[in-house]
Amino acid sequence: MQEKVLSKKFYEGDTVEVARGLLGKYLATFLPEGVTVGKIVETESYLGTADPASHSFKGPTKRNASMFGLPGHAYVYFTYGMHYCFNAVTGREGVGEAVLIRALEPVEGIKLMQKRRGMKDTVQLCNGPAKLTQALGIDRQLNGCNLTQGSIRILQRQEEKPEIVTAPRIGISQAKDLPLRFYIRGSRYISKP
DNA sequence: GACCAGATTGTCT
DNA sequence: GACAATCTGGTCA
Repeated sequence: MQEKVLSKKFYEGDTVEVARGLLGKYLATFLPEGVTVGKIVETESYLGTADPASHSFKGPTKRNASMFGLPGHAYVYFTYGMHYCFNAVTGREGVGEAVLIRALEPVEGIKLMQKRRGMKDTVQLCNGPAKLTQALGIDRQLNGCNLTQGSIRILQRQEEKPEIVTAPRIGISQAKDLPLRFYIRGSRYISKP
């Protein structure tokens, strides 16, 4: 299957466009334990200091530093005392915009995902932001890693034009009505219909 | 199937 | 000291 890594240029576009463009692409991790790949079926945009729901709203801090870094890098953060979430930094350096990957359809390395998650059901493996990081073995060590050449990469495998549904974001208390969540219509692997 | 509580810790006020 | 871009497992129907 033809396969190419998304270029840095892809991430430098408008954050909403990148969020939509990431649907149907493949998120892959290359770790000592093995390779895992999942098709991206759900994303959310987080804008910079103009978005009250974004970690970057109040400006740069130690925690969100990589969100203000170079586009095409990973922003991995820890929350609720036990969960990691994965974002791709977008836009331009310093604006603090990123796309949260909310759900994947497992494609390769499913056995390894099942082992990491401790369950068999492939639908439950990656249908949530903290689930997919666990399934792919993403943790804080991978914060700030380069998505075009590091242990995490996002790949394009074929031209796909998925039908995209726009909806309000999930799990936040600020600006929750903004339509910045995107998912592929009809996928069984999204976190919420 | 829907709703609710508990887990657990880094980070900011 | 409060809270968080969540998940899981329980109860009740």
